[in-house]
Amino acid sequence: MTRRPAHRRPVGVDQSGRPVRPALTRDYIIRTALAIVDRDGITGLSMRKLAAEIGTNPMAFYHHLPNKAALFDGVVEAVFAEVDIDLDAMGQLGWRERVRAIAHALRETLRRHPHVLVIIATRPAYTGAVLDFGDRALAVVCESGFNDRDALIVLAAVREYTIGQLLAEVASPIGGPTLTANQAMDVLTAYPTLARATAGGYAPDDHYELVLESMLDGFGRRLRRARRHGASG
Amino acid sequence: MTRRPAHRRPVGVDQSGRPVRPALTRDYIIRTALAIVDRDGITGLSMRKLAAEIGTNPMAFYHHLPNKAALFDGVVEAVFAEVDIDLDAMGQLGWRERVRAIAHALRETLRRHPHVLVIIATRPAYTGAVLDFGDRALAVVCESGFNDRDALIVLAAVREYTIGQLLAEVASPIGGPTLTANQAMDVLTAYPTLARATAGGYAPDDHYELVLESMLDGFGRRLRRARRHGASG
DNA sequence: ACCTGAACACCGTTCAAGT
DNA sequence: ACCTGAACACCGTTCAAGT
Repeated sequence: MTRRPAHRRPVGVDQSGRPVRPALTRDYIIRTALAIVDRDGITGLSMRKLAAEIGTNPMAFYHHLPNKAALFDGVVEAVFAEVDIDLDAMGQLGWRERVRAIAHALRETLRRHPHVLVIIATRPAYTGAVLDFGDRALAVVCESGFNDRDALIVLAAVREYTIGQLLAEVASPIGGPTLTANQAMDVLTAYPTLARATAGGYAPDDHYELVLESMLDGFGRRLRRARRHGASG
Repeated sequence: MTRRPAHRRPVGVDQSGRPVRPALTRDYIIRTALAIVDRDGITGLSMRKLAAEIGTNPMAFYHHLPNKAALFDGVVEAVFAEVDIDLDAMGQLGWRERVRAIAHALRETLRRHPHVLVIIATRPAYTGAVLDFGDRALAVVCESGFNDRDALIVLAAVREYTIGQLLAEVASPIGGPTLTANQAMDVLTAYPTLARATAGGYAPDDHYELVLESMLDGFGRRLRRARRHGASG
């Protein structure tokens, strides 16, 4: 036990007392907050724990962010900044491939941050990276022959379904968990139809693909019908 | 100032000391909790505020519920108990009408409890009313010619999209709001495509109908194709 | 301009004590 | 069996004071 207890030397200072962490900036605060949420869930993020992790005083944050809500907005923005829509690769693709690529890019990013999902699902977050994503996705789909209104509806539907599906698949429950998965299985035996339907197991990725393709089928049919009647284009 | 200050006479007792509120039961606690969430949002619900509202000690709840997570589960259950699937009216309907009726029943109920949405979206809540809804919905769809697996996928998709859509439409942001709607409009001017597409206004009910019908189109097509090849039925 | 410590008004929950 | 009060270990944020 030659190692000193952690609280004897703050995280941000090395053995000779020199600061060892980046300057306290909005960006650094938010990146650390996202790391904490990814690791410990949403209840693991408090101004005080964040300060302990960084090695500073909780009050120092209020010179870079107005309040905790702004911290949440920053975390949402950091996640959306990771969504990778390759604009160059879109050149040869039709609307359907474009929407599919956007849907998958979004889902893969959100899937990497399951604990952030709740925040994303409920916070409008009109911040740079989020609007950037919306604007670029919209431009990409419009270029393939959709009008603004139809493109917005299709993209909103895809985003809403993707978030709803991921929430059901991987979200951490607000207010903490109750039943374990095993207990849930026991309860299921009282519901014959439900038990029978879920007996075959659960393949969320396959389900997502099937539903996404069905939605695209449906939109395509509607689009063709509208074009035949000259209402859209 | 003849009126006594409120704290001198507990809420649950009248002037002559007779109890004036229902007995403290799990059911009464949960109904009151739902009313508070509907009125004040999720942050308005604390064990202490709930106790003040009912006129009892916060600790009294722990004889009826293990913890706050169980209170949340109860609230979710209370909302699902309101979903009205009229089994008798289903007799004459095909699968498409049945799924549509279930979707609308679910959406109308959830829409009445916008602040509960986040909890519903993230808590599995394997409790009576929730599983009852799932089991009945599944039975209703299976009766119209779907196999278990397909019915489950279609209903899960409808539930997930419905929740995702409502979250975007009416949810209260986790962590508190930041921008007002007006500030958001100002920000939008920096994003030309997005600004153009959203200029026509936002009609969530119409969008929902359009997307739901498109999904049903897509599922129907897939179902017919599968039947033609004899894989489903 | 940036950081700090003390303080305020909250939380959920445990525990020992009451009836 | 059911309820209570005090206490513990937390919260976000304000405010006056420091550099």
